[in-house]
Amino acid sequence: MTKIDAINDRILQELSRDARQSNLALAERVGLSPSACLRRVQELERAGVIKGYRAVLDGEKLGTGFVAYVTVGLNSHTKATQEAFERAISRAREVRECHNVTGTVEYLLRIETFDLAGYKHWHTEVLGVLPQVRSITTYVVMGSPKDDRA
Amino acid sequence: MTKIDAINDRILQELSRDARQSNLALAERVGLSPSACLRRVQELERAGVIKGYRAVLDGEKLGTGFVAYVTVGLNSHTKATQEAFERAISRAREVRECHNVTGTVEYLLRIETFDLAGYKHWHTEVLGVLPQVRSITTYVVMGSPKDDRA
DNA sequence: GGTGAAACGTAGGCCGT
DNA sequence: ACGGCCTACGTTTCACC
Repeated sequence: MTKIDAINDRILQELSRDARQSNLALAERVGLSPSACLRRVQELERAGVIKGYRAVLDGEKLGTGFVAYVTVGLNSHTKATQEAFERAISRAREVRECHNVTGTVEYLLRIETFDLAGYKHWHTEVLGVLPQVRSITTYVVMGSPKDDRA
Repeated sequence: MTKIDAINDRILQELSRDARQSNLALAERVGLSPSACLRRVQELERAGVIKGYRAVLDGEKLGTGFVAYVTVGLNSHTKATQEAFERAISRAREVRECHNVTGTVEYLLRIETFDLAGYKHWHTEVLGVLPQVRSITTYVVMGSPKDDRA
């Protein structure tokens, strides 16, 4: 397992902020020579600490202006029921995240669609037809005062 | 506003998948010369369609093995109350996302800590002391069968 | 949108600590 | 085992077509 010392911590912090900065700039920021810095980055990638690099897009400029979180309760807690639900949900493009949680419901989903009509369609035509679903509660996102992933 | 034609769509799709692939590889994938491709990427950045580039880290390898979603209800819906709450929440490192939602509660938060003890500390010492908070419901994440951001 | 060439960055061998 | 130096190679970037 790769050791996360102070320098690796700074590297990860910097790459989380801007994954496309050059290795030269990164090396200077963390106080290392370029080659030493590159070796550390490669080791972090190899070890799986860095899982990848992604562009962050502005959903509002791209037709995913509607965001909602939806809690879903199932009518059975068997493995088969959960797997069937997860399979169905994986196929839906609108579902960006699906978390299996403890509490009064089994799942918390993040849904992104073009608008409310798009959400309604997903809600009734996709989620509504799944036989495993017992309860649905929608929380429409009006704003995100803090979002470290955006 | 920048037009999202078929090629820009492919560019965004590719950069979402791997933000660090070379412009040469990207150009070939979208069927453009490197210079034309670079101009499009730069324009997408300038227009704010691409908001930035981030490394995706493996939380389990880094001491944020505990993830929970928390719904928070406030005891007043005034602007001042909301702003005070949002200011307090912004300062907390454990809060990775804060969404203002419709429904029976006002906020949905994503919390990441080292372990359950770390969560308990945040729950009682940070969230518990805010005077604006009326209700708290915790949904501990046991797994994420789908997470497009990870 | 494509071409070409200069500027720049990457990546890996090598040596010192 | 880890960091710094050097250099060949690849990539980015931009003026020009």
